[in-house]
Amino acid sequence: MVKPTVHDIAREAGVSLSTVDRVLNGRKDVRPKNAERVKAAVKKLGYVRDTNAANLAMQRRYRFVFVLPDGPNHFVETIVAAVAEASGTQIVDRANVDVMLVNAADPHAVVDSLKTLNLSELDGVAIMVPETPQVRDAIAHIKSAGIYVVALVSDLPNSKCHHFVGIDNFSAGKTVGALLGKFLRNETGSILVVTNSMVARDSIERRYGLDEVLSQGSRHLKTLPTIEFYDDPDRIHETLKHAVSAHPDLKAVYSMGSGNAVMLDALREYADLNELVVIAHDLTSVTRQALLEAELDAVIVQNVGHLVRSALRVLRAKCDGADIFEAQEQIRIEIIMRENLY
Amino acid sequence: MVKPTVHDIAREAGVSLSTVDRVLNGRKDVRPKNAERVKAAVKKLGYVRDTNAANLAMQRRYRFVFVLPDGPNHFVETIVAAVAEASGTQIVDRANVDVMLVNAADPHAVVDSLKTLNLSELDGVAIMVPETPQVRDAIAHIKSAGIYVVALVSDLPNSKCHHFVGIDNFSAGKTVGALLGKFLRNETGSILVVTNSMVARDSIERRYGLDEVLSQGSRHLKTLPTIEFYDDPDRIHETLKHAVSAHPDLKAVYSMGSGNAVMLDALREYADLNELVVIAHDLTSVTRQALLEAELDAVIVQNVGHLVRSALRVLRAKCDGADIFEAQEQIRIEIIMRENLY
DNA sequence: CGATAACTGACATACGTATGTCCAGTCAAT
DNA sequence: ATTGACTGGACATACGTATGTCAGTTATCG
Repeated sequence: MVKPTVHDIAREAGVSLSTVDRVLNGRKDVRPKNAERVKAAVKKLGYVRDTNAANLAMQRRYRFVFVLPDGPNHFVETIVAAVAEASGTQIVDRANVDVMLVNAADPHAVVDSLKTLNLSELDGVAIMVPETPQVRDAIAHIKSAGIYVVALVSDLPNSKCHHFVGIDNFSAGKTVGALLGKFLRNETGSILVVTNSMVARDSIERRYGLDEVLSQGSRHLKTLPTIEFYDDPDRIHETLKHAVSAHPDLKAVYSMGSGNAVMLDALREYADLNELVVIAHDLTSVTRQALLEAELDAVIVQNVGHLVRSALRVLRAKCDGADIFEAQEQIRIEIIMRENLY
Repeated sequence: MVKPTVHDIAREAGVSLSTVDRVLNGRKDVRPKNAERVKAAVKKLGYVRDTNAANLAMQRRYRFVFVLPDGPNHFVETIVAAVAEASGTQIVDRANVDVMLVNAADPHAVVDSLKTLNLSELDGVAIMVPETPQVRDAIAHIKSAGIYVVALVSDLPNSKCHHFVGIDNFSAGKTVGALLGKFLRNETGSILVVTNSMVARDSIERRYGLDEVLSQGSRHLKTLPTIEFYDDPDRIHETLKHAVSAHPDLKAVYSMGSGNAVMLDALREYADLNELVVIAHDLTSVTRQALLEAELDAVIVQNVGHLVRSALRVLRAKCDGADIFEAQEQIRIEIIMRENLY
């Protein structure tokens, strides 16, 4: 009934504690026959290492770093805040968690920053940058030092990270498509799709998802080509002004990325936000306010607290060689309106 | 930099380890003056007890019980499954978690069941039953035995539980109202509201929320009086048949409670599910299937895995005298459509 | 066969906390 | 001055694991 200990294993296997320890911790100087007996005993008794006791004995500390894009990004700010909030709670028990901001727009700058990580004093990294060949190589280097790497928010499929923590952006796009289809169920018109840049995987995937749903179920709605902002306020104003006047049948705007503050400014100026259906991503001070003002109809959210805690739990599990409780680590695509805002 | 231990406290306070222990664990035989010095040292050094080490020393086991309504309820089944799934993970580390099913419809049966709990071998209870005076008294009795009690899914405001784990049902109702308003933004008609019973707090609160939003923002939509099913299939069929024919302008159905399987059967028979907007609560095999078939437009979900883990974490924190990480324990009102189904 | 290498076990110490025993000191009341 | 109640300290043991030392036992090879 009670959990077996190493002592039980030793007794069951008919060997000494030392031998059990040698097997369990992959040390040498143990005969294959005895190793087998220990493994069999472990399996038979269902032994699982008491990580707490082990950590206590080793005075273990986990050292994790979040690598996040620098710059005026409200979403990243919320992540940083979530990391800070998680610190001092049970989550970061026995862990030092740092945040490193990198210039994500410049692959070389990213790599240079990653090189400053002291790999000998690190257990895990949660990384949120666009994947480039340089970044991929840098990650391979980090991994080769025995450090666990999880991709955060946008996946790094070619970097073979140990885990991805974030939402499925294709499904997120589909969700927006479905929402727009239902919000505009009997209406005809066009939908403006904007983002900062289509080089980020998230935006590409979201756009695919959107089109897939709308092209199937909502033929009466026409999605316009994606407009890219490149973080340029003037450009935002200019392109939106043009788009609004060029499409008098405009019914909705879908903002796939950041830059919502300026975008909303422009829309207030050139269109009627009460008539337009507007959907954006990520809960920030800007989108929160816009929801309350009913300027945004819905926001697609990945809970940043969950994101951060999940990354930390996953890194920890990897370090402990434990397995991951998938159901808990699944980041959900939340639809937030004014009424279920939190 | 490193966490202070009891030894540091003893040194700082100029007393022995024994005295520190006496103060920390509220034992007697310690002069107020010394107690003060210890407390001051604790505060000065920022000492926090290492729960893991303490649990190890005490060979502590937490014993928790989930008290859930019996009967053919798909939602409860998902909770039971979530409890089972959480078992064997880090969450239930050092904890025994049991499930007790009670006949929630009968307050006396509930109380009788609660009386069978062995209070001397219990640390915490998560309870999901309607609040009645009898239940309230039974909970008071449990609490007086030093056992922590959290309300699950529906709050027990008069029982003064140590915590409530669940969504704000008033906001959930408002969310549905907002969704219906947006789904039917330019349409006029009536909305059918159904539930199993309006004695459950959840349904009452959801209905209030719904009406508040619709009466303010969507005057063109008329909400009909709530129909109660009382778990009676025949009644469901009969009342729905009548409602559909009596309201040719019926545009939407909002199912606030359980019994969705039979309800959908009836609607298939008497109405056109493709034309009707239908929103229900809770992700079960039934609602999941109906979402995939596009018979349901949206489901309002409280993630049961989160619910269960949250209850366990909260109970544990209470037992440890630790404080609760509110951001993590906030159960979100999720809007699930076919596209963001998980 | 003997030397050497590979293996094994007994034992000790440590991590931070809980808890018990035992002894010594303090202080007021007798 | 003695008693006894109260207070405090020193010390030991334990929880489950990690890790080191050291002596002793096998196996292997020339």
